[in-house]
Amino acid sequence: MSWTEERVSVLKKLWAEGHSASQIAKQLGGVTRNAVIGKVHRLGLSGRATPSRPVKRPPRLARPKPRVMPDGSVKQAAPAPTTETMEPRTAPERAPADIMAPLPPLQQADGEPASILTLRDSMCKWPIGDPADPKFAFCGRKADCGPYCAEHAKVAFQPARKRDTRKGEYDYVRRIAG
DNA sequence: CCCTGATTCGC
DNA sequence: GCGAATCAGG
Repeated sequence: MSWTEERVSVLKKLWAEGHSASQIAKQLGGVTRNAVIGKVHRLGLSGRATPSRPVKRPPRLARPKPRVMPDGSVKQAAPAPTTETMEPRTAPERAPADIMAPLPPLQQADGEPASILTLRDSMCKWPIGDPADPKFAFCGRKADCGPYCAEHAKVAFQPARKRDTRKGEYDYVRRIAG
């Protein structure tokens, strides 16, 4: 995708409304949040009303890590001749009471069927429905110790054989735990 | 771990 | 100009 005037105007609007870069990226589609942030900076409209995060950092120097190029070659970053020209910072320290930070939209909670876009690592990835179906979704409940929730884990990981020692284990636990 | 924006730099 | 990789932080 490219930054058409249409998409740029949407970006500007959503950014002005206080949406995060990732949210804007999802809404636009075809771009990552990095792309959105990059475009925001290029447009010069970064730095919204900072709610409570001054985020003052000294400028980072050259990236020290080597980079892997698409053809497989590895490039090392230049040693960066330590040109530390630190300018004396004078913080604006402005906090107008009439500028209110917009509330961030609610994130999707766990426990509801998740689409491929909203499915997170901590969610149960048990498929629900036909993958070809537009309504296809994943379980989305809390996944514990694996890719599935406790319920679906039982179905996914069938025990190889029946265990006939349950009563014995139960009695053992009774004896130990009281 | 989830998220946020900021920055650098090869393309 | 673009955006992935990375950083720094909540």
